[in-house]
Amino acid sequence: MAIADAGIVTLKPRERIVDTARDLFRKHGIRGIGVDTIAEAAGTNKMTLYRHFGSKGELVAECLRDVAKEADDIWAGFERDHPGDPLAQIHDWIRAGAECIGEDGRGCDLANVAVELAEDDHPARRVIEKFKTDQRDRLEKLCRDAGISKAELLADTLSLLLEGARVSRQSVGAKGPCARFVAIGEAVVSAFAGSRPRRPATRKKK
Amino acid sequence: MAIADAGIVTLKPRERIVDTARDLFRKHGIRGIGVDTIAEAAGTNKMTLYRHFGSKGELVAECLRDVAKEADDIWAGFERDHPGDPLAQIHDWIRAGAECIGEDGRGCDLANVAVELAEDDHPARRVIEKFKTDQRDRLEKLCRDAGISKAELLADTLSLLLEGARVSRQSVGAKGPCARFVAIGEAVVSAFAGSRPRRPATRKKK
DNA sequence: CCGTGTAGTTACAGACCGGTCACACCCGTG
DNA sequence: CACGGGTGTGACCGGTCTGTAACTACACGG
Repeated sequence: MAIADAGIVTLKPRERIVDTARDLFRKHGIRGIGVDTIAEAAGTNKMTLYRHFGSKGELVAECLRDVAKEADDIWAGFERDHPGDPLAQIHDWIRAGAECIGEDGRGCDLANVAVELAEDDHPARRVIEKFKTDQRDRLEKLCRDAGISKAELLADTLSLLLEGARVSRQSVGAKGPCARFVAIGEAVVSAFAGSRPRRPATRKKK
Repeated sequence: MAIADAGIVTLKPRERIVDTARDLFRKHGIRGIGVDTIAEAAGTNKMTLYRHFGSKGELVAECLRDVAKEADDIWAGFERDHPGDPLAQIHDWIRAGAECIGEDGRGCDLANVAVELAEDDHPARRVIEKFKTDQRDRLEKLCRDAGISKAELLADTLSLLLEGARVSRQSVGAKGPCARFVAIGEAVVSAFAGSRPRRPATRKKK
């Protein structure tokens, strides 16, 4: 875990494998790429890959955990940029979602794997379910902290909108309905929060 | 192999193949099932399959066209049940969407294939894009006919919500955000239509 | 020096894949 | 009866897949 040399230039095989696998899984899907290709692209070999991850499924799960960790960083950014202003953080969330949509053609790695892998005993499923539930719950907490009465409903609405936008992007492209994600999100939020007194920059007083 | 499961032996091989393929593709994904298994499950063989469909990709495309045809029937039902009442048809659409979500764990076949097949030259992609665009446009027309001013925005919103609900169902199950699809959809529609006089079809000249 | 752990290499197993081939068959029609 | 189109059969091709085994190379700390 704690590597003695903080500035290691050459990553260890394990990290190289996860990085490479994330990239290739994202591009080709789980079933669209083989472990041998991944290992080779990571500058190592299949044997080392299997020594670190017992199976391809475990590697997939590890990759998704890695993705989830990055999402945590994004959420930390919301809190850092607008501490104590949940409404502003919600708007940040919308903007961040739009950025994710615009990134590349592929949608959410977690959701993609959930769609691709029909088996319900896959090691990745636990990761996916936990991640998606966490995301929604964080959103709900944000809504409640913003003083929105129907916090759960708004959290569900925004969750579905983002999920839908990211998959719609893959079906009909960036010019489809996903292009209006920000406008829709903002409209929904203001519809829910509109009845409430709007305090943009001031600290929330309970 | 007992083919005569439900007396479908009367159907010609082509229809049996499409029916079976739709079922198995839906259950296991495109890459999760082989043409040989499909042919056998359809009570025929691989050679006959390839005589009707030049490739696995073409079979996938044909299956999706079949799905799209069924969707047409559902839309015809909206018009039949509430002729000249676009707002009621929108509510039908919401209810039909909820039924689709509740059907089984798997979401929209079209969207699933779009997610699973990263290649952009797959024969199914044309079908998917056309279908999804058509669905959205029909929805927009319904909204416009209902006298809703921001028809495109509502159509996009409802499209994203359904798409999101069906993929969310696959990630976190039926008790997740998708459970509130109807409530959310109704709320959104009434928010858009509420400001307008809700007199259907009297103004519209077609 | 030795012992140990990690990484690389080669080869292989066993299964499955999409797709093609030659050939036999059945059955309705002329 | 002959014919021809649609169908069934099994073998086969070349390739890819996950996962394992045996062995080697090397760095490290004692």
